[in-house]
Formats: sequence, C-alpha cells, structure tokens
Amino acid sequence: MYYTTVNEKAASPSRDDALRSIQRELTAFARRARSRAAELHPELSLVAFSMLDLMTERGGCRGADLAAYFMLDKSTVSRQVGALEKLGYLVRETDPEDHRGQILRPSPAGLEAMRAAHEQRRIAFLDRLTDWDDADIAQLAAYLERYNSSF
Amino acid sequence: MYYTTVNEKAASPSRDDALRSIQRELTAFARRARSRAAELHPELSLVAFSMLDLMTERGGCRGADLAAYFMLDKSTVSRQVGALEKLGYLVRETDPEDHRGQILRPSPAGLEAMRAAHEQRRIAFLDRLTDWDDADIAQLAAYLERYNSSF
DNA sequence: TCATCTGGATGTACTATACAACCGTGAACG
DNA sequence: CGTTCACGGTTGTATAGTACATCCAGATGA
Repeated sequence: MYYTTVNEKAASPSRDDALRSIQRELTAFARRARSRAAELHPELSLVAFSMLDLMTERGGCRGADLAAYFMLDKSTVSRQVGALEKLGYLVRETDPEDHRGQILRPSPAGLEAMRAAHEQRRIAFLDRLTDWDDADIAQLAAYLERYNSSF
Repeated sequence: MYYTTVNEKAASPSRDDALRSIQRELTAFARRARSRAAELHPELSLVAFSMLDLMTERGGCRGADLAAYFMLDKSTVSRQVGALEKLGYLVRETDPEDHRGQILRPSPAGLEAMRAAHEQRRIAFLDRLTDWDDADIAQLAAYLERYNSSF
C-alpha cells in the first residue's frame, strides 16, 4: 500500500505517473483543439459550435441553458448567440410561455455549417488515427466516454 | 471494405462511430478545460502549469520547444514565460551551446507551486477516476500520449 | 401591489492569443 | 572571410473570449 497519511489521497507511484500524464496530454489536447478548430472553421469557434450542437440536440434551448451547460457567464452566452445570429446560423424566438426568455435554434445555414464542420473534423481525426487498430480506437473512445460521464 | 469513393475518406461503421465518439468526448473535455482549470488552481493557469510541467520533465527546455509542443506562437510563450519569471516560478539561463536560446527551468518556488497545483488536480482526478483500475488508467495515458505524439 | 427573482443585454476590463516587425546569434556557402 | 538566411526571443498591436457589474423587462409570490 502507498498511503502516506490518513487525509492525503494517495495512489501507487505508477498510477500517479499515469494520472499526471493524462492531465498533461488532455491539456495539450485542449490547446491544440482550439487552434485547430480556429484553423478548420474560422467562422465557428469551438464554443459557438458546441452551442449550436446543444441547441440541435435539445431541439432548441434558452441562453440560460447554454450558460449552465458550458459553465459560462450569461453575458458571454449573450454575445456568442449574438454573433451566431449575425452569421445567420441561428434564429431566436421569444418563448411564448415566458416572455423573458428566448428559444434558440440553429437555422438551416447553421445546420449546414455544423454538418460541414463535423465532417472536416472527422477527416482530421481519421488522418491522425490512420495506423490505429479498430480495437484501440474503440477502447480509447470507451475510456473517454467513461471519463466524461463522471461530470 | 467500406470505401465509398476514391476521394472520400471512409472507415468501417464501428470505427467511424468510435471516431465520432472520440471527437465529441475530446471536444467536451476542451470545452470544460478552461473553467475547470480556473476552479482548480486560480494562481497557475492551465497553460503556465503545463509549461512548467514540460520544463521539469525535460530537465529544462527552450521557449521554442514550448511553442512547438503546445502549438502556441513564440510571442505567447515569451509572455507566459515572462509572467512565470515575474512570479519567481522559473529561471532562465542563456544556452551555453547556442547563445540565441535560453534554457528554462522551474525555480524551487515554481516546483513547489507546481507540486501544490498538481496535488489539487490529482485529487480532482482521483475523485473522477476512483473506480478505475491502474491498468485502465495506464492504458488511457498511453493512448493519449500516442495520440498527441502524432503532432 | 410591491418586492424579489430570472433571462437577457450592455459597459468595462482583463487575459490569452496571433501576427508582424525587429534584434542578435549561428550556420551555410560563395 | 563576408553575406545571406534561418532561428530564438521580445515587443507593438489587434482581436476574441471571458467575467463582473449594472440595467431592463417580464414573472412570481407574499
């Protein structure tokens, strides 16, 4: 056993090394994801893209939902939504049930832009994973789903 | 074989599903990275932390190495390094072999700050990964390293 | 009715970042 | 040699994304 004190969470050295590595690699990934997203689709930032994605998945949602889901300030969401609207990628509709809020939905153009972005990213991933076994890819996907599902 | 046309990149359906999943999950991670980083350790930004980490692991490295690894502009690295130096978290030393470059190393204070930040993050990760086997953690780390090393 | 809550917009400020222009060092080649 | 070009780093400038504070309008409940 590798416990040090009662209160300190500990683990085996090798487990600790792996954790450290996961942290660093995920961080590096996050960094690259941003620059690559910008490069692939200059008009659609990672956050904006994800917002459209959530609207689609939920069949329309309010700004407050986006703020909660992405842990962003409502002012940030307001501006991102404004930008998306200016691009013609979403439409707003005052919520008939509650006139304070708006229901946000991707426009046809927004759906198309999202589809294209998805496809480009898929191709980029394929390039990067060409020489991976199907089994390894499936395993990595499973690990990531498991990791993220803990949020 | 699952090729559709000569020019379109395709893969087996299951492989494609896994790719889509990896894409979505890594993106989800990237979305959360920033807010989580701020929450975990306000004093040491995600990027700065990772830079110190890389310096440590490599036993000192140059700004250009950091820029390449994190896909950042050298000006960005220069400013981050400047900030870390101002905090007393790193020391610079002109490379004796090549007077253009500098060798960057964490200072004792930097090591200590990193140790503290790392411990906080480690605890957060441990919480999230409590019921993972050592083997799974090691495997995930290996996958991420492999993925990132293709850059 | 009035106080309070909630969704959203706007003003302001800060940080991270990129790009471009610059400086000094090193290296290759005539 | 000297010249030219590549490389590492710094600084000026601009932009995007974000938070916080404040304000407004609609909703809600005592």
